Amino acid sequence: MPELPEVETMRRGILGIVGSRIADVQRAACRKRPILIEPTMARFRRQTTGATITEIGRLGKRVIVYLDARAAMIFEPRMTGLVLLTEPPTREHLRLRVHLEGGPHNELLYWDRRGLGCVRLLSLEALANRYDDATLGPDALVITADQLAERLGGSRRSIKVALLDQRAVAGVGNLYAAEILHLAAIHPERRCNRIRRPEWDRIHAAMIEVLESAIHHEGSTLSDGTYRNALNVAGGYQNHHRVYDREGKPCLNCGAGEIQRIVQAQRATFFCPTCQPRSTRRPPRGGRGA
DNA sequence: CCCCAGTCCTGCGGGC
DNA sequence: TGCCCGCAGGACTGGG
Repeated sequence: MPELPEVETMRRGILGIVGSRIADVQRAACRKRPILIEPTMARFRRQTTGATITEIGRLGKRVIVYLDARAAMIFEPRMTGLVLLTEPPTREHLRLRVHLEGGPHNELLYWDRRGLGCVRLLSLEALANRYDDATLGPDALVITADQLAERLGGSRRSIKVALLDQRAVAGVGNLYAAEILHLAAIHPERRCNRIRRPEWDRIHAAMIEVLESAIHHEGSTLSDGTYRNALNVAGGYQNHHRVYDREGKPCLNCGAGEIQRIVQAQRATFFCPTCQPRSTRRPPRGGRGA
């Protein structure tokens, strides 16, 4: 479930390890099926031990830890992965332990309950090749409205499904796609090639607003409680969701509509049929802060 | 080329 | 009360 705001919160949470040296790396004593570590655990360990952490970045929904400005460790949490500086939620699902020295923190941990995530070590060249513009679109916080309209506008797919395509724009997942389209007052089943320019501007503005607000609140921790920041503290944006997981509840914008749940590309979509009509006519919007 | 369905995985909640 | 099935949706792959 970690999307851009959660991964950005993870990134900011571990900025304190810049300048630290990697003393050792080991698989944690996790009896589950091991997560994917590239290229191999042995090479990963050999090629990271002794390196100094120079920068912490983010590529879409991945945390990037740069080493001596030559290589990078990529943490890809997928559904339930966490990057932590403190004790994990459970010992059972701890996957990787990076021992640190010369800084304020003793270790960087990768924890993953379902184990769908992975950790990679790549040279900067390999990193650039793997995540080129065709594979991973511009970051959702960096892309312009022009680029968004250009990259998605020719598609016959629905806008909700297209926003999840990381090749078009990087960082948006299922939860935030629903929130973005609600704020933009766009029906999730609208086809991209029927969306007009002013509407792309609205989608773009809503994307920035929703994602920045979610970062401000340190991401969304859903009812399963999985997501935590680097210090194992829950986020707060779940208290600001307007449509996600609110099926049957009144719309917080118009007060009249009931939030509906549909399935698109095998994923749940939540929207307000009053605020997000199929027609292109923009509905009147109620108080934003309500 | 574009898009969808199936796959990985675990924990949980609903239904019986 | 207890068990079992289905669902959650990241990225990726195979096929229509």
